[in-house]
Amino acid sequence: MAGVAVGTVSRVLNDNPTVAEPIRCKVHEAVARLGYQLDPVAQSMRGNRSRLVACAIRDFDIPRFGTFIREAEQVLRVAGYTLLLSSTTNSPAVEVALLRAFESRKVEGVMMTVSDERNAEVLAALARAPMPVLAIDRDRLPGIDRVAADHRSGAVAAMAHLLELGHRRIAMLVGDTRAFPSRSRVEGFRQALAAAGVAPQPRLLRDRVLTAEDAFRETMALMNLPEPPTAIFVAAMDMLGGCLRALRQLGSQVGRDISLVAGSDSELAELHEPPVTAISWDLAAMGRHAATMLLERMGSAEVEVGRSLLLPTQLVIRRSCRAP
Amino acid sequence: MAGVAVGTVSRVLNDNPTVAEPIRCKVHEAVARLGYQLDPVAQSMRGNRSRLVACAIRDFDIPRFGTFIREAEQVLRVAGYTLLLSSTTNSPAVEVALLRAFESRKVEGVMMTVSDERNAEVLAALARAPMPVLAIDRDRLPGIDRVAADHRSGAVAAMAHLLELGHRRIAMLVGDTRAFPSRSRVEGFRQALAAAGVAPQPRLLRDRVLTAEDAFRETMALMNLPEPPTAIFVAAMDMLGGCLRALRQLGSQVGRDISLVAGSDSELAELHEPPVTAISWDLAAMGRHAATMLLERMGSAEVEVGRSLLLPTQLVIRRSCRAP
DNA sequence: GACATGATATGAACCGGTTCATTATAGGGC
DNA sequence: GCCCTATAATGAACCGGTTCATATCATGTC
Repeated sequence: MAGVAVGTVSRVLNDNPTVAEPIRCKVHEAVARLGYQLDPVAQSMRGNRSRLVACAIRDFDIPRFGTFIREAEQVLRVAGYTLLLSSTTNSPAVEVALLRAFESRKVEGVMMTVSDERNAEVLAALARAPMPVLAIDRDRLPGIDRVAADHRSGAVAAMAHLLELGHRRIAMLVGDTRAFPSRSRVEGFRQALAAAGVAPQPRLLRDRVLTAEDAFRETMALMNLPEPPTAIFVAAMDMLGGCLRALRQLGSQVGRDISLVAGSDSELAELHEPPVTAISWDLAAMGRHAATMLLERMGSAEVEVGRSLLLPTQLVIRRSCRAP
Repeated sequence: MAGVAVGTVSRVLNDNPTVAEPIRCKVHEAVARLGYQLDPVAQSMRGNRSRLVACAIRDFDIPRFGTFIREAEQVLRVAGYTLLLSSTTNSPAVEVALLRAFESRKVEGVMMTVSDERNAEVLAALARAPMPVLAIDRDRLPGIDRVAADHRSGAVAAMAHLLELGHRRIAMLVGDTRAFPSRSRVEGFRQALAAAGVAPQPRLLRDRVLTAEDAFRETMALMNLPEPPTAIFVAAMDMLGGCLRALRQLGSQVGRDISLVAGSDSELAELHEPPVTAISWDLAAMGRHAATMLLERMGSAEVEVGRSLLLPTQLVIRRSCRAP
């Protein structure tokens, strides 16, 4: 329709400078009249521009993680990318398979949460991946950018708060320590105890708390100890519900019989009676930064690899803690 | 490597019956040895099998909607499909654009929530779409399958509960009535009032409550009325938080000064003090059914179009309501 | 006026499969 | 022994772009 070769059209639409203004105009006009648009599938065939970015996380059901995805998707959409979503179900095998699937779909960038940062197969798959990968809330990994929250400082602040109130038997419910968030929370927990000269009691530290049921069971077990804790740091992502359910069933009142700090903030923590002191960070900013950093890495090879952004956490003090 | 033509390899891998057993074996062996796998991009080029299913919803941040996505994704993954996610930001223009983008990516099936079921452009785009579309929690639309919850019956049950306790000034906070959930909740609200012979008061029905801030503001306004309601039906998806925040600020105690029913269940409703009576339905089943129905439609043209699955809702009675 | 130069447009190969018309082969019927 | 048919494998066109070597042409230089 514009009376030019297909290659010329391709160059016009890709803003290739080697095409003169009059022809450029004619092509744009024809494109507008035909409502013509490039086929992304064909584009990813010869060229390698699929305009696809993948995000793989443990489970979409993690509350408030939707905020992360919403913001990341928005940044990506504005940049002309489409988001591919998969859940890893916390399995290294699935993670490796997903990376292969993303590669075969010519995905241009990946953001993900690896379930086990020490797993050799996953690390090998990450090193092999031809597209940049950004780790979400994970430790620094060689050659990989990351965006994470400073859970260690958050845990230190939470523990300092409890220790200052006079607590000495402080229990902790935490998730899988093979991943960064739980690992750094435990670090913060130990660091704060050490700084206060309090000997840590192994039986008060419960890890691998992954579901609400786990949290319920472990809270029950803790409170039935001969010397039950006077405070609980529910550090695992969104396990507050299970813990509160157990305390309610035991007739133990939060803020009077037991002090409580949540490792991540939620509407539940805010609106519970009494409101629960919690560690908070900006998930929306996390999503925006993750998408932005990934796009930057995708856009130019000059950006140095292995960038790390550690978002600050803050302790929101409410009414769930008092002196034992 | 197998000493056959590329076309033959293609036929073997697509289980085309016109290839003899010995050759079939040789090809499979070579495939295994080379770790060869078909390129989905090339497949979607000539053939039309992108193995992509898209899901577009208003906002990923809707709590518990992650459950829907998790289950749907699982069903799709098992069937060999990858999920493409986009948010519509509740804008018809974005919805139309997304349908076009999905088409150009040769997406094989779409599940989505249209923001306005009467919008002519969106309806036209849906009719034009070459791939099957399934509506999530929306009304029956011509030629489109749907999976929805029975919000009308849920609202009737909630209202019957309040009316039976003796409430007559019952307020309702509801979302956008251009979409099925809010519209059917209002229907149920009116139907229950009519059945009880109670005249509806327009000022007690607040629609377009879309954000937590809206819910906060409308609750404030309602309680400052000369004759404030004795009960509130917080029908909008997850606006319970905003409403509770307002009541707390007003010093109005739930279950004593004001009765409350939530239109959708949540951990907040369950663990609030007092726990909030709520309408509940199975979002996990909804996700599974949506994915399954869509796959069935994609798989065979014989499945009749316009199938409708209405999931039951149930009223979970807790301790947020008493006689006025 | 011949020739090198730079700027533009073209044509064709290419990406990795799918699909179909065509050919080669084997088997069966008369 | 010949023809017909069914079956199995092949080769090439095709999908819709991208990319690069090549062709064309106007301009500048000596």
